[in-house]
Amino acid sequence: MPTMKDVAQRAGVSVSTVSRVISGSDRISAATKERVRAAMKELDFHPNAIARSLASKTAGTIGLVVSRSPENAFANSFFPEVIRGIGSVLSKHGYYLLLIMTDDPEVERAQTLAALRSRRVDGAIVTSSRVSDPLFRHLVEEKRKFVLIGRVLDDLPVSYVDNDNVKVGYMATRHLIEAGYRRIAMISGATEYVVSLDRIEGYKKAITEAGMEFRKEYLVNAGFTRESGEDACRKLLALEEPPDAIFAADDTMASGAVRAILKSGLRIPEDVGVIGVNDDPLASMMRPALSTVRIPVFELGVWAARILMDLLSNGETVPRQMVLPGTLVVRETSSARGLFSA
Amino acid sequence: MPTMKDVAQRAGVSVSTVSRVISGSDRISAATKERVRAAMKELDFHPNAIARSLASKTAGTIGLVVSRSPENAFANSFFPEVIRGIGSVLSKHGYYLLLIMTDDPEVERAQTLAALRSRRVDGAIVTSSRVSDPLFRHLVEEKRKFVLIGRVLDDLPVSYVDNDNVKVGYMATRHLIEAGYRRIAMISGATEYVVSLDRIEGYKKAITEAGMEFRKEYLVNAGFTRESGEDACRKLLALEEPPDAIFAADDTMASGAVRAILKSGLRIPEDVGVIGVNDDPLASMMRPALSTVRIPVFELGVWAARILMDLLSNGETVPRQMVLPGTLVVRETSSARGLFSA
DNA sequence: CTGTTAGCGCTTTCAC
DNA sequence: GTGAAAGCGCTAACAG
Repeated sequence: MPTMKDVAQRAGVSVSTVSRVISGSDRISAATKERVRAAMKELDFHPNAIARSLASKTAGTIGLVVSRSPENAFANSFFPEVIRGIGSVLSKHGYYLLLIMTDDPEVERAQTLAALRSRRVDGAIVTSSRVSDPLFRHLVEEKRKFVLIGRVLDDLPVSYVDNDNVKVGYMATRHLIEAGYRRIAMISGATEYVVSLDRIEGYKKAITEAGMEFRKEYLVNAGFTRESGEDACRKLLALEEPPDAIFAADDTMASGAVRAILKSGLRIPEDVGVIGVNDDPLASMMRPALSTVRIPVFELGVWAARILMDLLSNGETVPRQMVLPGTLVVRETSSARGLFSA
Repeated sequence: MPTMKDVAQRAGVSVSTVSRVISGSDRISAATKERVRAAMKELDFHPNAIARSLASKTAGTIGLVVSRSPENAFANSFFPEVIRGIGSVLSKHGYYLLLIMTDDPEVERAQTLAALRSRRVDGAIVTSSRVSDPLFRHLVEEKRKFVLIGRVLDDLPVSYVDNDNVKVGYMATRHLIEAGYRRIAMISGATEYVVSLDRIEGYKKAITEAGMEFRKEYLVNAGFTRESGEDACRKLLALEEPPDAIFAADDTMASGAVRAILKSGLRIPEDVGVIGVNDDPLASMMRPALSTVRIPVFELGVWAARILMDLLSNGETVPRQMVLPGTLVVRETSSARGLFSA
């Protein structure tokens, strides 16, 4: 592999000159620039990114930490989309993406910290939202550059981009109310996630705001899987006064709920309405097609990356927060009284 | 940030000693090892991965190239699984994963080559299988270390791990035949992919082997999307003598086919049988649940990574190929004559 | 077992 | 506009 030295010799200049034409310095005569370019081509020279990093003290890489605990099967549809979003901005800045993803949260935390501390990455985007994750405290204390997709409950000075989950819960529930349902239950995700807490809050808000009574037995927690959604729904249907509509905090769980309802012989949306969250591809493929609140995953990625780029370049230090809205998508599972049709 | 030099001073040793304890050399007294460890801890020292890479001439990172052309929406379920597989072996070897993924195949190729040439990654795993992709020729000519998930048609000396797609096509078709169907059509993916070609071959083999006649009009190409599957199926159903079973080369297309069939008023599996490929989560969630041939995606990732690790460590030079079998998963869409039940 | 000494390939003052 | 020289932080012979 030829080095800059080789190129310099061949072009009859010094290495610093070669370095300059590579980095696009303007204080270089067009002639030498040409000569150097030619030499690089002839030698098939490609600058060594590692050496460049060492000298310039920037890795040119950012880390993406994807929480992938077993419950997070839902991450499947989320994952490629955030990456697309992130990638779309990183590539403009010439950054690479290092992926950190393990089944074990401990390992994940260790790897994230290690990647940052070893200077392998300049910063990180973390997708997670556990109610209390020691990772963030470490990150903040060590003054690492990072952006969270989700949000933290503690008032740590953290930059994040999140979707407005309280509103998401509110919109979904409100839609069911407007569609004419009256006994609305919620199947929430594990409460160790902030996102779950937020959506529950939105649900409660819509319920009480509509003058309905919040019933404890109408709120059940489940994992993010289809099976747990089905189980949860079955329990709800077995109540003395079963709900006539179900808001599941995730499409996958919603699909489980749909199954439970159908199995029990009830009709959707006539007897029971259902709405999920995400607008997973699954939602439109199901029969009946699932109403849902669409989350702008691609955009979450875009903004997380943009903010991180700012943190890295402008040396920005004030944390920046950003909240993106969801969009109601009405399909077939939620139009009991024909008020809506999709 | 403290460096090795700082640690060395504090521990009263030389930098090479520090280096040795870091790399776990055995020719080191327990005492000094302790002393150095203590110094590292006190200074909160973390070795600089970039510097280490420069000196040792290995990046400690491998690239994963994920083809994500628009047609490849199906990559959604594929993607996280391969990564899990790859990650499970990389982490054992202390390697990191750099993700290369763009919508534009040109850019993708450029980035892949750049990452390798700039020594940012030691090797790469490429998921793609276009019939003729110039990338592979380059990779081979430049003697890059890489493993393909999929396979190439040209006889380039390439290491790859693939699933046995001819067999997959054969199994699916054969199953339909055994289930009692007689007019079996195939909806294939775009023929620019080797995988499509292979599955078609398997389909033809099963057809002719069963003494049936291969009918041109029963083989239609589609993209990998649901819509294109639905369109393709509609065309098939409009034939003078429509098929009584459909083998779709992918679950997503199969779901489209199912929709077209149901819309046309036919029953599944009584009137028309359907089988897909992949065992996408979608397959088990659909109603009727989709019969399919399961592809061992996680394992593909595992083996690709293992082979790459060998290439990198043993300096292995002989390309290694590996072919993994699929598994028939019979569900509800393919048991016309009650021969099968799932 | 441990220290000395060269680099790894590039960036970046600081001169001219 | 261009060159010389001093690192960036670590590894890896080579001595001893």
